[in-house]
Amino acid sequence: MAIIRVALDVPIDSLFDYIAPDATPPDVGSFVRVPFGKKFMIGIIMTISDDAHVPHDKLKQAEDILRNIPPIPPTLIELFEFCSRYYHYPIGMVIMNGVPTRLRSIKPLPQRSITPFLFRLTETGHAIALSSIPGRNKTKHHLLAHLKEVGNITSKEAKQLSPRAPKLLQEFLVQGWIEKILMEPEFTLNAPPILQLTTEQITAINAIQAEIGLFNTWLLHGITGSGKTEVYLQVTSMLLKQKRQILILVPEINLTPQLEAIFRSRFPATRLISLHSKLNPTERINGWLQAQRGEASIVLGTRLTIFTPLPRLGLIIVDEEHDHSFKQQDGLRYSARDVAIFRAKQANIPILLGSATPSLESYYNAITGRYRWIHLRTRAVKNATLPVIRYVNTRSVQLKEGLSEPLLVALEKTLTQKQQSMVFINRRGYAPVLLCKSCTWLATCSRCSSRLVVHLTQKNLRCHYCGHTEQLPQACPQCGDQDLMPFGHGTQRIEAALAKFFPHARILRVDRDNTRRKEAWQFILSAIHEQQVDILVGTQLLAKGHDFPNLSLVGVLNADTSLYSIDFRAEERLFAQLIQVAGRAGRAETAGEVLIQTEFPDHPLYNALKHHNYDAYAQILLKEREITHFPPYTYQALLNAEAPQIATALNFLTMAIALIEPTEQIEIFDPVPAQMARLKGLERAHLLVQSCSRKKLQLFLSDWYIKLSKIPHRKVRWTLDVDPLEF
DNA sequence: AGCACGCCGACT
DNA sequence: GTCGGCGTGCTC
Repeated sequence: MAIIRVALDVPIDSLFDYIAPDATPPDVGSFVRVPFGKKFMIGIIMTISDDAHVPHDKLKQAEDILRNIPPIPPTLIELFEFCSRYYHYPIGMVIMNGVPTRLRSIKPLPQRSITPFLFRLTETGHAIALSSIPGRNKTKHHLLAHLKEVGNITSKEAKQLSPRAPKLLQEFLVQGWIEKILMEPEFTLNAPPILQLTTEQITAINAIQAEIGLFNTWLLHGITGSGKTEVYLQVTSMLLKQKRQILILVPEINLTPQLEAIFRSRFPATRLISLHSKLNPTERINGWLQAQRGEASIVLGTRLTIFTPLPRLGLIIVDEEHDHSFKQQDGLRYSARDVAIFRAKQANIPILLGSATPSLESYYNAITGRYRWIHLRTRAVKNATLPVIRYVNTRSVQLKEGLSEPLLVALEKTLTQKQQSMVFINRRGYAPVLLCKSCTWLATCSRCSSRLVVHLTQKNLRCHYCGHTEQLPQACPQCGDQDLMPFGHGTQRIEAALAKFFPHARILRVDRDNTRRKEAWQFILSAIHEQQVDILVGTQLLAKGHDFPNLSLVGVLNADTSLYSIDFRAEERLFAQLIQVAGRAGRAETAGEVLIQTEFPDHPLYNALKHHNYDAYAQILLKEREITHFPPYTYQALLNAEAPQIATALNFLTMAIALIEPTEQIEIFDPVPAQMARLKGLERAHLLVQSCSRKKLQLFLSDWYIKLSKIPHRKVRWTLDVDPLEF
């Protein structure tokens, strides 16, 4: 009797055995409906065998193997297994995390594919006499007549002919009268490149082309405007010609429409689908199925897209590879970029990691030869020069509402020249602190160890960590004094200040608070492009990847906060961010200027930034990391614990340490409260483990994970975070 | 994760 | 006496 082992979406790192009399080897990877406890669940068949791992009296019978859903291909199962092993997360939860939600529910699938097919009459079909179809069967008669006349019919045409026609086509297909052809793009129709390629781009493309069928991680390290996208397009074109699929990962949803538009216009005849969190379940499942059946040739999306089944996968592109959004911060804490590298290796195909500011991990791999390094140092846009970067020392200059005189002068000048400016401040809201002048009370969140941010647009106080909102108090809740003062600056306050200084300027604020709605971002972008805006005020949303052709001045406020941070990656992040922001200025013919307000104009970071020298600063940071034994010189894992009481969490971590036998090359740090010690009403602490050997660390974690699973939880929720980015 | 079983306090 | 609190343990 056949026993199937099923992966289920439960936090238990094991598979569950069921009796399935009708299961056969091709059912591996299939979705299956099984009884579990009191209810039914959808799972994935991992293996089929003759014997169970549990006593037979425990076995239940699987209810239904869902053969109408295509099974998950073996290579994708392998990818899931790798994630489960590497991130120490239950296999069932890994799989269910990676599969569209609709497939997890019991609801039936949308039956008809929305992608067009061509049905062509076969020899067998030709041989069928039209007179053999009874005249009363009108549609069938019509359909065959059409096929005999034209030779083929598209699924769309058939549907127009009669609503019954698609079903008849299936019938014809079974009888071998017709064959189903995917309407493959005519590759020759693709528009030729518009730009003249730079020598660097040509060298890059040739290098990749020479090894197009092999696994290689290419770090495409190109300054803003150097034409990385053109390299993506050229390599994509090569693989499309080989009828391979291309997977493109972007860090966040706002960047999908832009890249999507570029790829669509370059490959107008190629089917491209875009997968991101704003799709509804039906749209997502349709996209997933098109990718799965090999109908979509280009699949573009955010991190979850890395788990899309792609039978003809030939290339992976990870754009802005340094971006932290590729790392999931809850549940399965995977890095889509790292999983992508595994997937490329597994499929023996090239992967392109593109960035103007590579992560130090990738940069290190490039300079040590593990990755192939392609450096694009010149701008592809004709005459475009890099912006001039100037610093305003805020220790020696008086600020007016957070803005310095030189910045105000520059803004004025840009306004009169009818050019656009951007003021970048990475802090939303009006003011980050609300404080009482007479008793030192300040507004804090009741559930988090954070300060509440003043939002004047909605007249409330908000916690940016848990979302808690409360009314803006009229008086100090502690002493009753009415003199409450907003302290510090956020986007809203800067917006207000600019409106005061430049009453005739058209000012637009861009932050998460006003880009929530689906269409908001498109609206803002078109407003900017149509020059309906003079001054943009915004957070890092503005820094990422967008092209603002008329922007010539960028002002940066409050950048210093990350300079002397406890997070060892904060500087790297700030540097990347500033390079990105600076890259916004003067992309077209106008030379740009960047003005940065800082207390530390002599900091090495600012020095390197001034000369647009990523490499120099990366070398400095790498040296520091080497001395302090931090990544990329070591590999880390973080054991997080959260509990109602901090002592409970710390206790758990102490117990976790007690489980460890002294292991060579594994360094265990002391348990410490997290940066945000209290979050959403829970106290959090963590424990860092690191090793100079990834393999040793993995072996250790596997063993530790099993032991951790066995100790009683007692109000503690814990998670392992492999290669953590945030602490 | 759900869900049931189970053993202790304050209630119609 | 019971209703319900959430601690513990199991799910093929």
